[in-house]
Amino acid sequence: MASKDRILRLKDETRTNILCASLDIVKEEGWSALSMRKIADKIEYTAPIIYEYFSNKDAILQELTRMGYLKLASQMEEAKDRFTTPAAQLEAMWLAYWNFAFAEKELYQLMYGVEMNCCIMENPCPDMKGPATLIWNKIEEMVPESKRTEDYIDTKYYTFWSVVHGLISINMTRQLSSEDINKQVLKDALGGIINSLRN
Amino acid sequence: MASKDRILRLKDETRTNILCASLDIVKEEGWSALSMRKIADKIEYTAPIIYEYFSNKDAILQELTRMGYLKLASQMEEAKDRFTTPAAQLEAMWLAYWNFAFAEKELYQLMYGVEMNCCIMENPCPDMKGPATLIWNKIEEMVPESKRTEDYIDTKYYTFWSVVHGLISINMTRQLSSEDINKQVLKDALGGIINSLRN
DNA sequence: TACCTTTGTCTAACACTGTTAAATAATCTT
DNA sequence: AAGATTATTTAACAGTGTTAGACAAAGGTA
Repeated sequence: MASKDRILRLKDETRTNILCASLDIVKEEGWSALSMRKIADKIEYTAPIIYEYFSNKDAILQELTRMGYLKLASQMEEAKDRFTTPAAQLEAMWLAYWNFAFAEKELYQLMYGVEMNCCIMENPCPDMKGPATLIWNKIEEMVPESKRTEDYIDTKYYTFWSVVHGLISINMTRQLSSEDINKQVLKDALGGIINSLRN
Repeated sequence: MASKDRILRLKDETRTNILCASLDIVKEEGWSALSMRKIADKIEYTAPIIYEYFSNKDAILQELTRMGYLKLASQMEEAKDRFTTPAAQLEAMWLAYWNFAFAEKELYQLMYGVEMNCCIMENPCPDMKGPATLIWNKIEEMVPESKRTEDYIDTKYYTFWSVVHGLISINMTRQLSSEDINKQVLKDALGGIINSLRN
C-alpha cells in the first residue's frame, strides 16, 4: 500500500507545482497574464486538471495569499528576534514588512490589493491576522497601562499600518524618486509613532 | 450649416453618455462587471460604436481618471478657500481628499489603484499633478526658509500622502472598525505632521 | 488472464471578454 | 433621384474561466 503514498505525494507535488507556476508567470508577465491555460502549459497539463486541485482560479489566489501571510509573519518574527528592546523590535518588524513588500512584490500586491489587475478579494483569510497580532502585541507591551485599551492600541496599530502601507502603495504604483527619500520618510514616521506610544 | 453643430453636439453627448454609463455600471456592479457590451447596452447601441469615441477600453478608464483628478482638485481648492491660515488650509485640503475618496469611491480606486480588479494603469495622466501641487505649495508656504529645499518638501508631502492614502486603502479593502477611530487616526496623524512642518 | 471499476487526463463546448473588418442602413450632397 | 458619406450593426477572431463527456490508464477481482 506504499503506492498510495507515492500517489498522494505526486498529487501534492503537482498542487505545489500549480502554485509555483502561477507565481512564476506573475513574476514574469504580471497578474493580468495569469490564466488557467498558461498555468496548465507550464506544468505540462491541460487546463481542466487544475480544477482537480483547486475549485477555481480564485482558490489559487487565496492559497497564494495564505502563503504570503505565512512568509511575512515568519520574516517579521525573525526580525523581532534580532533585537531586545520593544522599540527596536517594533521598528525591525516594520522594516521587515517593508522589505517583504518589495522582495515579494507580487505576493504583497495580492495580499493587500495594490494595483491588482485581476481577481476580486474579499476573502477573510485567517492567516491575515498573523502579522497583525505580531505588531499588536508589541504595541500593547509598549503602551503605558493607563492607556492600554483596545481602541487605543487599534488606533496606534492603524496609524503604523497606514504610514507603511501608504508609502509602499505609492512606491509601487508610481515609480518614485530615490530609495533614500522613501526610507527616510519611513524611518521618520516610524520613529515618531514609536515615541508617541510612551506617553 | 447649423446641423453640423447639432451633429457635433450629439457626438459629444454620446461620448459623455459612454463615460456616465461606465461609471454607473461600476457603481452598481463593481469594476469587474464593466464590459464594452454592457456599456453599449446602457447607451442603447452595440459595442463597436464605442470605438468611434474611444480607441479602446483603457482610453475610457483614462478619461474617467482625468475627470476624477479634476473633480478632486476642485474640491480641495474649495476646501482651502474656506480657511485663512496655512495650517487650517492644509488640514482642510486633506480632509477634502479623504471625503472625496469615499464619496467617489470608484473614481478613487481607479485613480490610485486600490483594489482594482480591472485594467492596468501606468498612464502618467497630467492632471494627476493638480491635487499634488495644491498640497505641495501649501507645505512650501509653511516650511521655514532655512529648510525649504525640494527634497525636504517632497519628504513631507509623501509623509502626508502615505498616511492618508494608507488609511483610505485599508478602509476600502477591509471593512473596518468604526468611522470614529479612522477619523481620529487621520486627524492625529495630520496634526502631528502639520506641527512638524514648523521646525 | 479477462473483466470491471476507478482514476486520471483530455477534447469539446459554453458563455463571456476586448477588438476588428466587412456588410448594411441611414443620411447628406449634388 | 442617384451617388457619396456617414452611422450602425453583424459576424468573426482570439482570448478568458469553467464544465460535461469521452477516452485512456491503472487498480482490484474473478
